[in-house]
Amino acid sequence: MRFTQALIRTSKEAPADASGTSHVLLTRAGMIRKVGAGIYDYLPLGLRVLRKIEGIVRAEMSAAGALEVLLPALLPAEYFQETGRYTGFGDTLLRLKDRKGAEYHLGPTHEEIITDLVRREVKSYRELPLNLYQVQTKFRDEARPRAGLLRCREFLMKDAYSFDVDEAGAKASYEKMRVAYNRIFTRLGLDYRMVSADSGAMGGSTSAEFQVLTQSGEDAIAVSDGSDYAANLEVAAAADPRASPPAREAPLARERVHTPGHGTIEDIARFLKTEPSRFLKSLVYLAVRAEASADPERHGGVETVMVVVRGDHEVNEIKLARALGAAEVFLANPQAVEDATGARVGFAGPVGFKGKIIVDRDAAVVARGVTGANETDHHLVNVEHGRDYDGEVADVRNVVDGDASPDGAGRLKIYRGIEAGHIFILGTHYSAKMGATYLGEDGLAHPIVMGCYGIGVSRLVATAVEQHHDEDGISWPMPIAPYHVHLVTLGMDEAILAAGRTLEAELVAKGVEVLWDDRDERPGVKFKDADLLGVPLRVTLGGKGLASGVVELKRRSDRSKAFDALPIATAADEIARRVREALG
RNA sequence: CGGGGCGUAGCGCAGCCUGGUAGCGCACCUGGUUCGGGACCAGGGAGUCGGAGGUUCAAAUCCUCUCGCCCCGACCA
Repeated sequence: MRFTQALIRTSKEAPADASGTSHVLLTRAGMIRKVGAGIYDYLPLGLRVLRKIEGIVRAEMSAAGALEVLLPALLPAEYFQETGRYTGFGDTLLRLKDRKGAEYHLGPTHEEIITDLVRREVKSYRELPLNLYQVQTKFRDEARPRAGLLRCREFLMKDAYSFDVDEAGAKASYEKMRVAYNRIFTRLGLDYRMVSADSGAMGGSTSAEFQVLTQSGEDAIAVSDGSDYAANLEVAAAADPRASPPAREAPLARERVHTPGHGTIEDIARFLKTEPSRFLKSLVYLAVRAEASADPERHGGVETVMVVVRGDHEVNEIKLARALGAAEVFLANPQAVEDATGARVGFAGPVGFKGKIIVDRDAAVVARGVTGANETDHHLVNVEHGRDYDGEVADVRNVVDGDASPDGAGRLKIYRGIEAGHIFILGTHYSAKMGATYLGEDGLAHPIVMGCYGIGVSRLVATAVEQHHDEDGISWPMPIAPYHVHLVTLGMDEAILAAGRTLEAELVAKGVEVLWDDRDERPGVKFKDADLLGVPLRVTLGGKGLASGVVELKRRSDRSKAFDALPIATAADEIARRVREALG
C-alpha cells in the first residue's frame, strides 16, 4: 500500500479530550476518530489492526471446535424479560421503541439470544456438546465511557457459549476455552495473566479473567514472582501470617492514653512514636444479609460489624462480604460510627465493643497493638488479640506489594491490568429460566449446562497500545500490526523510487504486507510518522544506501539508532524471513 | 447520578474579567529555496464563536435556559 493512497492522517497533537496513552496515540496515528462519547470510527489503518485481532480469535476458536454464528444486535425486549434482565440490567441497557411502540434494546451481551437459539435447535443429548460464538458489536449505555477504546458504549466483542449435558461436560468445555484463550493472548503478542476473579452475582463458581499487564489498567492484580499464582486484587488471598509467625514480643499491660485531636493513623503514630503496622485499624461496617439484599429497608437484614485490620492495610470489601455471608457491605457513616462506638470517628476500637467483630489474620497477630478506646480523644496501647478483645479471625484485607504469595512460593507483586477476556461456567442459570432442555438417554428433559467466554476485541486494540508504546508512538506486535513492513524512501529521485517499487513488489510477492511511504516529504517527517504508526519493521532506502547497494532494516521496538545494512539483491528474502520469524 | 472543568477555523489555543463585530501556532493550497529525525521565505483559503432566548445602539464577551464533551467519584453481566 502506498502511503499517498492510504488515508493516513497523522498529527502532532491530539484533541484535548483524548485521554490515556492509547487514545492519544491511536488518534494521532489517524487510526480512530471519536464520533461521540464512547463511539468511534475506525480508519483504514485502525481497522486493519482490529481485523488482525479478530482473525487470530476466529482461528483459535475454530481450532477449539467452536462454530461461528451471528446474532442480531437489535433485540426485542421479550428475551431479556424472560430472565429478568430487561429491568435487571438497569440503565446500562440501551432501550428503544419501534414505530408501533414495541420495546427493543441493543444487545449488551447475548446469553438469552443464544439460549433461545439452542432451545429451538437442540433437542437431544446426541447434539451436545456445542460451542457457538460470534464477533458482534455490543452496546452498553455506560455510566461513564472513558479512555478511548477501553470503555466504549459501542464495542466489538467475541462471545462464545458452550452447551453441555452436565457439569462435567461444562467443565471440559471450559477447559478447552481456557487453553484456546491462552493460545489467543500468546499469539496476540501480549503480556497477560490468567487470574482468578470475583465471578460476580451471576453465579458460577468457576471463572477466570485474562488480564493484560499495563501501566494504567482499571484493575489491580496480584501476581506471584515464584509461582503461577495470579488473582484480581478483589479476591487475592493474603498468606496466613501464622505460617511464618514473627518473633513474639512479650505482652505488656494495656494502657489508656490521651490523644487529643489526633484522629488519623499517621498522626497518632507520630504522636506515640510508633509504626502504623502496630495499629488495629477499626472500621464500622453495615452488612446486608444475603437473603435480605433485595430490599434491606423492609427486611431489616442489616448488621453492624466492626472490622479490624492492621494500620497499614486496607479492608477488602468483597472478601469481607464473603466472610460475613453478606450480599453487600457498606462503610458506616460518621453518625452510625458514633452510635456504635460512643466515640468520634478515629477513636473506634475492638476492646469492649459490644457488636460483632471480624479481625483480619494479620491484625490478630499484632503485638502491643494501638487502637481507639471507643472514647473521643483516647487510644489504648499494648492491646493483644485474645487477651484484650476477641472476634472472628478471617482474611479480609487487600494484599499489598511484597506480601508472601498465598501458595507459599514467592512474593506478590501488584500490577495494573486491563480485563481483555473472561471465561466462566454459567451452569443452568439461563437454560432453566428459558426452558432450554435436552432429552437424555433416560428419556427425560434436563436443563442444558452452559458456559460463556468473552473477549473484548476492540478493547484489545487499545490494550495492545497501552502495553506496546514509547514516547515516539506505537510499537505493534507483528501478529496484529496494520502492516509488517514500513518502507521509507528518501527523496523523489527516480533511481530511489524505482528501487522502492522493485522492493515493494518483491516483498508483496512473498506475502509481506508493505506500507510504502512514497510521499514527497523530508526524511524527518517520514521517520517521525513511522515511529508513530508503529509498524514493527522499518526499511529505509536512501541515496547513500543505494550508492553502496544496501537498504537499512530496523526494528521499531529497538530504541537504538542501529540498523542492519542488507544488500539490495537479497533484502526481500531477509526481510520476509524476519517477518515470518516475528509472526511466530 | 454527585463534584469539577471545557465548548472560538480540521487540531492546539488566545480574546471574555473591563461589550465596539475575531486572532496566533500546527495542518491545508500556490510559488520559491531546502532535503537522513517533525525546514524556511512569500502569498492564500478556511470560523453559524455549541444551540436557543434575553439585556443593549451594539454580544464570542453580560444574564437565563439548554445541548455536547472531558476529568474525579459512584457504577461496571
